[in-house]
Amino acid sequence: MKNISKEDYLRIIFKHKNSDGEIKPNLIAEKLSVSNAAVTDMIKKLSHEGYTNYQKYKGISLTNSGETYARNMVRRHRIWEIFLNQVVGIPWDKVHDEANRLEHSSSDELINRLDELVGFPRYDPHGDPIPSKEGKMPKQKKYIALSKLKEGDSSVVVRVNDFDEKFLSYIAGIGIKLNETIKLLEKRDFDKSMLITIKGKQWNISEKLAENVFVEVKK
Amino acid sequence: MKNISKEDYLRIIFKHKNSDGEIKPNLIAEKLSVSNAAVTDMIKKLSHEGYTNYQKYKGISLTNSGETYARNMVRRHRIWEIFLNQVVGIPWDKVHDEANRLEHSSSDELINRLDELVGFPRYDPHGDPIPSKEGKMPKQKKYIALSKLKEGDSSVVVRVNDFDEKFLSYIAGIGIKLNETIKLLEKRDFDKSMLITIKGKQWNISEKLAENVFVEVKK
DNA sequence: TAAAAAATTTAAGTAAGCTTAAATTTAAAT
DNA sequence: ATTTAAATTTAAGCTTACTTAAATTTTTTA
Repeated sequence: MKNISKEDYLRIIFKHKNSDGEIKPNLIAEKLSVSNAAVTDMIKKLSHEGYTNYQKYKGISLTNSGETYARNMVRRHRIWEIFLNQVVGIPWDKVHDEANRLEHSSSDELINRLDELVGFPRYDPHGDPIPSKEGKMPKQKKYIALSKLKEGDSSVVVRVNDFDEKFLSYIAGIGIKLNETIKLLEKRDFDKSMLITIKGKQWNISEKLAENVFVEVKK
Repeated sequence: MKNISKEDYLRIIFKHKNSDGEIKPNLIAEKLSVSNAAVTDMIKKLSHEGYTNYQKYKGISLTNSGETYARNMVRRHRIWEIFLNQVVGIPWDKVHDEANRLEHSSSDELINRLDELVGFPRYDPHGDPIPSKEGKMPKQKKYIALSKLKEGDSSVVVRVNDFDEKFLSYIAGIGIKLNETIKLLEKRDFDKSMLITIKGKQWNISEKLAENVFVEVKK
């Protein structure tokens, strides 16, 4: 049996809420791999404890207190990621799962110390912003999905989605990483697959892949 | 509500079993701060899963499989301690509780990598031996409790008990640490308290304290 | 806009890891 | 060798975080 904790729910809500600050139970269930019923249950508890706003059949949102807690979980997660990558030397595509466990098992003092050790970075190894100790979010650079590039465009990788380690391993394998240059050679209309160049090598990538890599277009 | 896990039980059994490899439920309950009933319950489960040997009202012991698992938990715990101390810079008297949580949340690969980073040390910051990846236990140096010293003896600290952070903070405060020299000036018969010298300073310590610090007598 | 599909909630039930209280067994003390 | 005390086990019950199945509500589609 799984044992996803309240902290996981809060972090996932924070990460996937829409521009109105709301999220549907369905999405939480999917992200945490639990049933919808489990989500309903947990959201009731979180609301009771003042971390979420909830009305039956309506969207879920974080209260101020929930937002603060969740942001801190995001901080813990991303600081572990960058620490594991930079100090411990774990490849950037392998840090997510480890961080997922460690984030629940460390004191704020430890997190702050790790933050200091890596020099208070503003982004984690996937390009996601790291909230400061005071809860301030660094501005995310402007980016578009790789799938939105036009033929002939050159771009620089700014962020990648970290939802799946298999995906990360694959893109790491073809040389995609932060700050790497990607050029779009061809795009096929029938399946939206693309031919790209990375470090002089050409690769065919699917639309799905391209939707999860984010770039800044070079002028 | 607490949630001590099977891994905690195994580590505690390993650490506190007597020379016959046995431990009483009572001691486990005390070390984990749970009721005796909880221990009975858990030992039944562990025995069912093949980690412990158990017969009602008799001592508890680890099976081979339990021993291996437990030794690995000890390894995880002690490697986290030494890593937190040496790389992260947390004082040696403050690493125990943090390690207590982290030990359950890290993969063996991570632990092995941390081990490598700190140079495969053989002892943790309290002087306890760290099992190798292959499960080999470094020999513990010969030592006696500080309380067993004779007046006039000079000694070097080899190990301290890490059962209580308050205790560790206190002894750290008076300058006790691994490899530090301690000289016994006086011992009072009526309460077994002692007057000692550390780095030229004199301190009065209780018998209880002296029983939890272990030293090698200097010739 | 009515029917079908999807999402959400409720209900009932499970497993883990505890608790206290009572019953039983073992160990200690007279 | 009894009696008393301590340790251990059993019993009953609690909370957390799940599950599946059924009921309800919302959304989509024809």
